[in-house]
Amino acid sequence: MRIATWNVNSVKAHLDAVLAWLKEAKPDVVCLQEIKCEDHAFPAFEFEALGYSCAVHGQKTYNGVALLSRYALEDVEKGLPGGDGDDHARFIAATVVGPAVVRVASLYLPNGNPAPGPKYDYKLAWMKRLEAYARKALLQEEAFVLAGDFNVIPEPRDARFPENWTRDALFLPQTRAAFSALKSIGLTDGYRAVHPLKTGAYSFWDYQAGAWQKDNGILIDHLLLSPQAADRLTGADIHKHVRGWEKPSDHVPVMITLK
DNA sequence: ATGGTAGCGGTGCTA
Repeated sequence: MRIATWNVNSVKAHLDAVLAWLKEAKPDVVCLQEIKCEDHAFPAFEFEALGYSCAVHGQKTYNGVALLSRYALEDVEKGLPGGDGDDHARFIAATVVGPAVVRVASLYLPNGNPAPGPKYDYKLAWMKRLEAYARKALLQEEAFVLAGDFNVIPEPRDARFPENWTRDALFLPQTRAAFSALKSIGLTDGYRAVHPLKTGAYSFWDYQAGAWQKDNGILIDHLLLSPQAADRLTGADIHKHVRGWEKPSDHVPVMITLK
């Protein structure tokens, strides 16, 4: 079973690229972020025509997450628990009932810039909430995957120019520590488990200043696996070529394979 | 320190 995550930076603006990639890569489950539309405006018909079911947690203009699946999506959960007034659409989870059963979450973790400040406080609080969610989920002892744009550069090797990011919310020590703490409760980074020594692997290149042409990228789109999911992990790949397509998202898909 | 680009929506915010 192939499970991918992709921040599409508006599902409507980049629909052609999304559909082309689905036909090419044939993922079974896709976690989308930054769909930037409300539920009623989500192009479900186009995805259903390719054989996907959809679960959508959208909002106007900003954020918005969704799940696409070739198999049935059950027990859809919208919003990360513990919000208390948090109205950003950044989290959706559902159980994929296919040849194997796996619960999948599509998440769009807050960017957090500028740091320090209220946006950074929100990011760190959101990471705490995600850790609490994951701790609870681990008690089920079932396969699950937390996939999305984490807006975290975990290590210096995950940036082409790490020195450019030292004061950025994506790379601050507190951010990296929170991500490390999240993994340490018992989650496996899917891409890193398959490619432990790889360098120069990125999932995002800014539109500005020719970042793509210079390969000035960062790896911020991740898939974290429960032990039961990690036991089934057989592959992981970054679909870098998609960034070179016409009118691309600034992120590319990252996909894992579970047996 | 600034500006570089993109999407949304029709101005400035978010990234």
